Formats: sequence, structure tokens, C-alpha cells
Amino acid sequence: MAAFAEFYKNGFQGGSLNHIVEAAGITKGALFHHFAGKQELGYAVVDEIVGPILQERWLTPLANSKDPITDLKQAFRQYIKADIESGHFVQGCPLNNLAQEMSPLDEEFHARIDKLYDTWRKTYTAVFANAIKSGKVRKNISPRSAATLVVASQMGIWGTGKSSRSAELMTQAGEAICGYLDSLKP
Amino acid sequence: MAAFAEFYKNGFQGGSLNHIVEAAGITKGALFHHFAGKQELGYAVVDEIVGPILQERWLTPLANSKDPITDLKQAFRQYIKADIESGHFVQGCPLNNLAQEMSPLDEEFHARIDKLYDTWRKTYTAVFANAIKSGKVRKNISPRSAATLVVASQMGIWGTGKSSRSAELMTQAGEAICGYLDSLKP
DNA sequence: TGACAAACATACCGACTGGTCTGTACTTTT
DNA sequence: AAAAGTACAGACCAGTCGGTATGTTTGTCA
Repeated sequence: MAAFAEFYKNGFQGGSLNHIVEAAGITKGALFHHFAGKQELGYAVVDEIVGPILQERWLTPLANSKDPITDLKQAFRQYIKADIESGHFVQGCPLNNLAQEMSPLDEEFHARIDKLYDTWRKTYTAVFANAIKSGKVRKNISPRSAATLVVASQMGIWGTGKSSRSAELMTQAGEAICGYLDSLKP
Repeated sequence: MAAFAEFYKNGFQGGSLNHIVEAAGITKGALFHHFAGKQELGYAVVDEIVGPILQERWLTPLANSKDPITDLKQAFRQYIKADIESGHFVQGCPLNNLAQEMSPLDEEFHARIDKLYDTWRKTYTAVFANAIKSGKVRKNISPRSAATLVVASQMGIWGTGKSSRSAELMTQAGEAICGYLDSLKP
């Protein structure tokens, strides 16, 4: 959707409804016929676009992983590489962008975004707990702490790429998180 | 300065000059007498307020550390605790906020902010390299990668606190990065 | 004391914002 | 076929934005 692209580029507050309707080839009337206002449009972007992207990228492929260390390393390397090649890495992570901008300003944004991040952390917590049982991860680590740090690191790595615009630095950060993941091995 | 507080709360784009002059008890004329425009005011906030905060919090105390693992753990725990008690943690890290919002949109912001983060990473890289020499850190880790991940994790931890508004989660993320730092010990 | 410039204050401008209003083409129901 | 409902279109609104033009005070030096 055009709204996703506009908010991804300029942020929610900085994004213009006029630009959106222009890019989408529709009119203001059409937009306000389907959405009560700018906020509702933003909520729809989170629910119908950003959420599914998260699901597809970071949840579904990992949810039933038997070896999360290997699979997470592969996921980080794959998506870092993909976002560098597409050039999207300079615009950061769409979910994190909205989280940082809107969480403190709008309750509904906060609730929606927090729910997504919570699902993310809970999924990884369960995956790590499983891997501990099957002996793929050390017993003395806390699944929840590790999951929290992995998700926080994803924020930080994509944030590093965005603020530095350096593919090399983002790659380096990716290798460092892989090193951390290796340190979880028994 | 009032501008720092306004931008910290509402972001740079969302922040209003009218609010700033009102909060500062001055007038538009005075503001535009000292700053050429909103952007210049933003640059001044980065240079004269955010930069020094970074210096005071994360650079000066660590720059000559003989035992960076211990000192970094202490710094993370201390500032996480401080920001939770002050309530500032729900607004995230001022530097990261500006970085995420403005880096892709404005070259001057990008240059200033990237320079700060670069100094940050370089400082930690040097500290880790020193610690490897003195045997406080394992020889087979890359100082630069570790520094990059530590800085990225700081972004991620404060981002987690901001988007979740959960002191418990932020504390947990802090403990996890301490665990990572411990894994760097010989 | 007078000249002059720096340091403000006040009033205001045009551009743009999100949002609304009325009108209209088309579809579905009766 | 008449009536009713839906899905837009596009002009238009009040408000806010960053920015400016001009007036007024204040401090400094001759």
C-alpha cells in the first residue's frame, strides 16, 4: 500500500495524506471513506502490512526450529544481506520505525506494536526453551533474557544500518550477534 | 534547552517551534535571531546537548577503562536503573530517536549523528583492544565487532524500553547484554 | 548625551496540514 | 422502473506550520 511506503520513508507524523492519495491514484474522499482518519490508516498499516511481514520474516521460519542458533544465524545473515542489496537497510525496520516514533505518543499504536514485539519475544522464548530441552542450548541461560536480547539486537542492528548507512557496519553487527548466538551453545 | 525537551518528546518533525518558544518564555523573533531555522536549531541540539550527554554517560567513564567488561556492565545497569527511576526510559535514547527519524531525511543530521555513533564505536573498539592486550578479554574476539554490537544493543535496549514501556523488560535486556559481556571473558 | 548596532518583540505571511461537505456515478433492492 | 444505498470525487475549511518584515528596547562606545 502507498501509505506503508510513505510512512516508511517519512515517518507517520511526517507522512502526508496528500502524498498518499496521489501515489495511490485515489482521492481524499476515497481514503476517508475507508479510514476514519490518519491514525486509523496508520493502525491498518501496522495490522495488515507490518504485522504480516514480521510473521513471514521472523516468526514462521523460526517457530518450529529444532536448532534455533543455526536458524537464527541464517535468518540474520539472510535478511541483512537482502536489505543491503535492496537498499532498504538505510530506512531501517518498518516496525521499529513506527515503534520509536509513535509508541510514546499514541496509545493505540503502542498497544498494537507492543503486541507484535511481545509475540516476537514469546516465540523466541519458547524456541530457546525447547532447544534447551533438546540439548542445543546451554541449560544455564534464561530463554526469556536471550529472546529479549535477540529482538533488541535486531532493533539495534537495523538502527545501526539506518543511522550509519554503512552496509559494512551492519554486516559486522550481524556477525557479532551470530557470535553471541554461538556463545549460547552447550 | 526547551528545544531538546520538545524534540525528545515529539520528535524533530513533530516538534513545534511555537511550543518551544512558549516553553522557553521567549518569542519567535528571539529564536530566529539566534538560529537560522528549525534545522539549525536541531543541529545545535545535537551538537550542544545530545553530544555532551553521550560524552558524559558513555565515553568519558569508559575511555580509559582497564576492565571494560566490568565497567560496561556497571554502566548499563546504572543507566537503565536511572532512566527507569526518572521515567525517561519510555522516551528512549535522545540520540537514537533523532538518528532513526532524521538520518534518512537530512544529510546534516546524518553527518552529525553518524559522527557521534562512530566516535562511540571507535572508543569501545580501542577499549576492547586494550583489554585484549591486558588479558581481560578473549583474544579471538574482534574488538570492532564487539563494540558494534554493544552500541547496537544499547540502541535496542532503549528501544525495547520505549516501545514496551516495561521496566522489567528493559532490565531483562540489560541483564542479557551483561551475559554477553561476560562471554567475552577469557 | 548621542549614535549605532545587537537583541529582542510583535504582527503577520503563504504554504500546507488533516479533515469535512456536497454532489454524483453506479449497484442493489423493492 | 423507482427508490435506496454505497463508493467514491473534488472543492473547500479552519488551523498550524516554519519563516519573515518591521518595530522596539537595550547595551556600548565615542
